[in-house]
Amino acid sequence: MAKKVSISDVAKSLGMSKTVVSLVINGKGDLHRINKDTQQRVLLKVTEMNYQPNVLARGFRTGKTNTIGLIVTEISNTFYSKVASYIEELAWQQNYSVVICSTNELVEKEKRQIKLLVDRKIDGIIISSSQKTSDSFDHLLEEGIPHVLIDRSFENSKSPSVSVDNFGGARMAARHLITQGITDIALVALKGEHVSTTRDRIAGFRSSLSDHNLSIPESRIIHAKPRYIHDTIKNSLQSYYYQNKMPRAIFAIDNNLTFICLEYLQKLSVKIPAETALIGFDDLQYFRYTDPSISAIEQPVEKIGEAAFNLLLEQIKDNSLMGKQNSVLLPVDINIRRSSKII
Amino acid sequence: MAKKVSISDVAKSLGMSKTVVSLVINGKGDLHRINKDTQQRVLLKVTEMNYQPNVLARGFRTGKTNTIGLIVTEISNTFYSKVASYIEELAWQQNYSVVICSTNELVEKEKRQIKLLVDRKIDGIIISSSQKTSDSFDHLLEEGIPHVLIDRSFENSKSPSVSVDNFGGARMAARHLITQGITDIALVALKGEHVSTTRDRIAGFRSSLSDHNLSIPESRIIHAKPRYIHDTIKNSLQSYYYQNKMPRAIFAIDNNLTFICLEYLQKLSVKIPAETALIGFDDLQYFRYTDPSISAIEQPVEKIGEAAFNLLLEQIKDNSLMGKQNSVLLPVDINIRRSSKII
DNA sequence: ATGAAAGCGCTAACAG
DNA sequence: CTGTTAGCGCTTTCAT
Repeated sequence: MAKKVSISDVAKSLGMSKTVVSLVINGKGDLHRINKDTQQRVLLKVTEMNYQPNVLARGFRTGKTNTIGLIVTEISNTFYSKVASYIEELAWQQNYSVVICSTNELVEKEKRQIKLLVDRKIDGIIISSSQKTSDSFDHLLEEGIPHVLIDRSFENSKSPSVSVDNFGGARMAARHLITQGITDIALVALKGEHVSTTRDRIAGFRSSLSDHNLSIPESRIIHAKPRYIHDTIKNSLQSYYYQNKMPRAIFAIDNNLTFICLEYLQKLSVKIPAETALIGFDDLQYFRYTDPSISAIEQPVEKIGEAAFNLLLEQIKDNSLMGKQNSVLLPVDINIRRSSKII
Repeated sequence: MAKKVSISDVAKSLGMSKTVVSLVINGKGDLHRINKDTQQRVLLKVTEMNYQPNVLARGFRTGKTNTIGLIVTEISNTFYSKVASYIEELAWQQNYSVVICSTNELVEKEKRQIKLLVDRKIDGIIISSSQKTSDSFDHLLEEGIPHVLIDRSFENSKSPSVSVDNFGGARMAARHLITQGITDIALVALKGEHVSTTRDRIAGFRSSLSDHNLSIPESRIIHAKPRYIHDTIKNSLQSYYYQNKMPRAIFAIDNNLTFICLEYLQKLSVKIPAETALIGFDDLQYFRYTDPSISAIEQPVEKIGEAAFNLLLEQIKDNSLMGKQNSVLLPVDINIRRSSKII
């Protein structure tokens, strides 16, 4: 373990003060009108001695760590891992590292993770929150900690968010089913109507139905708790099936739920779409090749990552922007495939 | 931005020295035989004043950050995002955060990421490396920086690794094809035979073939560069197709390549498995439901994450273990599905 | 059993 | 233009 050379070592061997060295290596040489010549000498010595600034000491001193936090509900969900991938890439280009946290939809875990990140003095947070209120984020706002909400957002929150048109997307899905004459539709969602995506997707779906004087009875809504998704969907579908009450179509509001619906419909040998059509929110590359291929609303994943990171970077660079940025709402597309095409 | 209360604030308001407070909050009270009573008072005051130790200052002082780094080639690949998810969960339970880096198979990026993590004084690194030699890791070993290689490993390296039986898994795949009478097989791999997984999977496959006096000619090996995977596979398959030389089966050595093969085979309307069978290394939940369902070698993803984190934690807790741990080799399974079942 | 004090490596007032 | 100096908040000898 080679002993580290510190800034004083460099200064000493150069016969200068730490200040000069510090200024030069931080690119503030010109700003402080330090001799071009001196600067050269410093830089030279630095490489010569292979001086590596102690990042921790610097962070401790400046409060900046060049690290951002990314909190998502489940990093192994393709949607989030893709978003994470884009964010990681952009961050890397700007010299930021990304700390990733997975909350498993647990509010307590999320809160502790936020606290941890703040304690660690990360420069900003991008988060897909499971919380019911925006309190945590109002707090961050007060404390001046840059952050951006993604995917899910809060009403009346000044924290900027990047989301997609969940309402509109769900309407597209509904319309697509309705125009094919389908009226008896079940809706599969994660429990928790406080989650904006869930709420908006359900609301959008309902709004389109109601445009056609249709509605979804409570019995047609499957609310799965995060930890019991499989069981809930399995049981609900089975009970429909054995009571001879399979819905004519199912709209599942995320990629995971959609896929699980496919699984259990297949296990029950329900013919898709002939007996029950299926459409989901959030498309996966795999949906194109399943049997039958699955219709889904496609989210602009790359743009979400991009917009979120840019908003965050803006705040980091200019703290006065906090609470003043506009939220971003991105459009979605519908990919109609065999699982929902009746005609 | 509420001003932070520091350890001196606590000490002052308690009329004690920082030392006592520090010792107590770090659980070293008993060790230093500090009055039970004093300890109580400190703890009380700490919560009362809502004292939050400055993690950065502590890290700066101790060189410990309670953070580990996870470097993978592509976090959006389900295999890695699952591994990441398990590691994140275990780390969380042990009070560690995880910094995730994606290398896109770029050796330079990987090296810079390692350096960055080391500079940041992360406590350890779990890495799936794209490098040709173990130099970087020999280095880490010398510097006493805990690390574990996952997925890919190096021969003659003292760095512990967690990998699966790639050789054996590939043999299973080959055997499965061969016993069905298939002899003309193409192999699809990422370019870079220095990558142990690629090497071992190819070697295993070949070894099984040669057991049956079979072999794979160069023309049947598709080596795709990371950035041109789609094009390479598309072109190769097209050229086979138009020359009327489709192989009787394809073995693709990772989940991504496998899926892409499926895509282009379908686009060329090649019947799977009737005309060309397909089997891949690394199973995905989706493979069960594609059309046709895809056969694949299944890796124990959870165990990989678990073993890697445990090995790392051991090193972190006991530095003297470095370079002395045994590597872990995990078994794989074969899931035979329709894509490769001819009989 | 507790305290004083040094110092980790760095940055940023402030002097000169 | 460059140097001196004072901490940032914490841990950790070393005294007492």
